[in-house]
Amino acid sequence: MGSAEVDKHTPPSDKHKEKSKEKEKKHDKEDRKHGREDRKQSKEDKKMDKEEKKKGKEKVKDKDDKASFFEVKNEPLSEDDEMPLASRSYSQTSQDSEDDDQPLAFRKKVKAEKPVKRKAEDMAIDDEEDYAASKKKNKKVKEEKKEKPDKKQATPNGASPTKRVKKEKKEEEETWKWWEEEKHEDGVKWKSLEHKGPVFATDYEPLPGNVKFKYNGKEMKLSAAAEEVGSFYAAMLDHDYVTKDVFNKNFFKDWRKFMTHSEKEIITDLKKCDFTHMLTYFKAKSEEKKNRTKEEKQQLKVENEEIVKEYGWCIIDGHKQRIGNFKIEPPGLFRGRGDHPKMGMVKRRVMPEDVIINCSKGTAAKPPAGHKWKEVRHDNTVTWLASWTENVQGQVKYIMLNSASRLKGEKDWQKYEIARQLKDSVEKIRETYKEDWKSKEMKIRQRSVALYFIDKLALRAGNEKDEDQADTVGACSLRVEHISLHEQKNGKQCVVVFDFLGKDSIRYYNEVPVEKRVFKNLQIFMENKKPGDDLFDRLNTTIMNKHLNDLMEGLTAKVFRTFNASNTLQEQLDSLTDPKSSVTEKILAYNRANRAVAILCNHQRAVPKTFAKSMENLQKKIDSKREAIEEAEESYKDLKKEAKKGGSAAAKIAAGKKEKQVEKLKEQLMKLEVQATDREENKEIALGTSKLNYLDPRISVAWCKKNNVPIEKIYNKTQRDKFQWAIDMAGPEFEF
DNA sequence: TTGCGGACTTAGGAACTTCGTA
DNA sequence: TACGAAGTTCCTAAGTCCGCAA
Repeated sequence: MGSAEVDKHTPPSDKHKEKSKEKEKKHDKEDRKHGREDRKQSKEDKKMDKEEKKKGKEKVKDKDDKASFFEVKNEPLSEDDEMPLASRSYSQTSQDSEDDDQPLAFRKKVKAEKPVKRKAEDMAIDDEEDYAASKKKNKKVKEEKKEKPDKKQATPNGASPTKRVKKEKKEEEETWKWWEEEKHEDGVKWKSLEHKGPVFATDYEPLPGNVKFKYNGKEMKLSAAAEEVGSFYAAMLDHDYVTKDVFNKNFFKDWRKFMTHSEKEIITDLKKCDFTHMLTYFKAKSEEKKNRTKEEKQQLKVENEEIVKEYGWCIIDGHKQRIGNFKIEPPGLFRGRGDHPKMGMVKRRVMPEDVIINCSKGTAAKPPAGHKWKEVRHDNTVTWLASWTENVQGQVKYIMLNSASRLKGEKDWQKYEIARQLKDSVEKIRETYKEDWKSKEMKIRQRSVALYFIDKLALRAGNEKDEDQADTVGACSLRVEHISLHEQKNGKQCVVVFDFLGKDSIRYYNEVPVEKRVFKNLQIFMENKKPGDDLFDRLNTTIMNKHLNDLMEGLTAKVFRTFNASNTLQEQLDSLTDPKSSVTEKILAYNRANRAVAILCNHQRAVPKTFAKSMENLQKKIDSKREAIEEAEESYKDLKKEAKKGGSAAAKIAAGKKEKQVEKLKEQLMKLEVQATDREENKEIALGTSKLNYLDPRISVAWCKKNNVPIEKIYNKTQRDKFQWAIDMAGPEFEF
């Protein structure tokens, strides 16, 4: 393909395509070389085959019978398969049957402006019918419950009947055993859904007259709109964000859109803006808030509870369920993470006219007075109750149910079931991708190496990203600059050093010894590429997931993370738990197992600001506890002597008491030491994410039951609510 | 067939609440 | 009772993945 032709498709301003063009030329060379390289490689492969066979005959023993399970497609390898796309006619693009093997960079796009679209849906089943059906079912469930009175519900304390009814009602909400009920048919998420709509952000309250904004040293009264947006910035003055150029630039550009004509003429430079008075005012207000009296705080709490009572719940299929986020996001400045090109842009106020309500027919909540909903929809194939499109990134935002709800719980349960299924197939899948390391097709080799990373390192899939998002990557989108290869490093061979930013721009750094064949493949993938080029130029997540789904129904890249996380927890718990140890020690073992998973999944957190100080305090406590033990032991010795000398009964009692005190102090010291170890090991690791999203709760529940550890020690109230299904169904014998 | 957008899960930090100790 | 630390909840950005329209 001539470059002139490329130019036709490549506006000079388009960075991606520019990059692609370079890649294209490079691939041309590269792939011609790959042709040679592949031949060279087959020799190399044979050599490695021999080595492998020597090393682990028993490992491959059952390979033959497994091979049929996940058959590698025996595609005839046409010359074109290995031919760089760049050397084919580019204009045919998608029509090209060989497009599969095209360096995928060509397909990258810069997001086009979204047209306003609307699905006309009306899929909800007739309300009356639904309600009748679901009520009938619920009645049955309730009756069953009546027969088996809950121990907790017995109120010997003589609670008033209304109180008791309330409590019973609450119990019922908490114990809807949806996991014992029949599932909805495929695609149907609910039969009836009723809610009060979202809560909107409070209106802007203009600043008091004495709070001044200054421009170029002079006081200036801002229009309401300009003041509101300016105050978003003022409130963030102490934050790291305002030290970033992109943030300031984006804010200022957007802020000007809210200014009057004359304000625009005057305010032309952000550096000349003085928001400090505004910030002082906000700080004083928040201080005021902190210093409210007990009564005021109580009053506020009651008011909030009222709001939750009215808007925080919905009735779905006849059951009352908590809504996760019933408040519409308030306006403010966009806080993109990492180097997000849109940070600082104004997130505008969402109005009822922006909001789509989803519910059963005839049950739509009224919009706030004087307003209309954008639309009322009755789509029971989705789980959201309301949605709107946010202005900064054009994404749809949703109001959805709480994680303790059936809708979320059922999905969660299903997720872990698929992960358990993978456990049964993973060995065969591993064999398959190891075979694929030798494939003649570059695309298959790349896929198999990427899958190896996903499996071994629990990397995320790595979807392609637009230019207007932070530059982060996952397995499929790794670039050459993100890895370095070392034949030898720290006494280990074939080491790959990963260094890239993953989700939320969290750094992933890992030095990993890999199999020789992977190492060789990586060398090939990197040949003649620039640091900014895709490592796997013939791969994306769609290709990967398509392949995975062929290997096992429902399998996607994400499942490996869930599987590896849960499997690690199970293994770690099995090896770290000493049945004879104390509950405190068992919990330390659990946290260590949890930590192993968090490390695997790279769940990091910033070191808490107060960490050093709190460690220091803890150390002081430990020291003084040691001193106390020494003293107690001394006096115990004396008392024992006295008692032995033929002391009084009182002396003997005193000695006995002291002995117990020493024991108690020692136990307290042990707890403090365990706490210190735990805290130190946890400094930069976030345990919550894996606990909430990756660890099959049945493993934890079974472990608690088996080891007599109260579940409250592992899961707090919210977590117990979320995992109620697992707590109910998993016995001590459960194995992931 | 594929690019795109919608739906949903996963994520870390901020804000708020509770707990423990002096 | 006050204060700081720890624990919990809230918030919303940033991922994954799938289905549908062009």
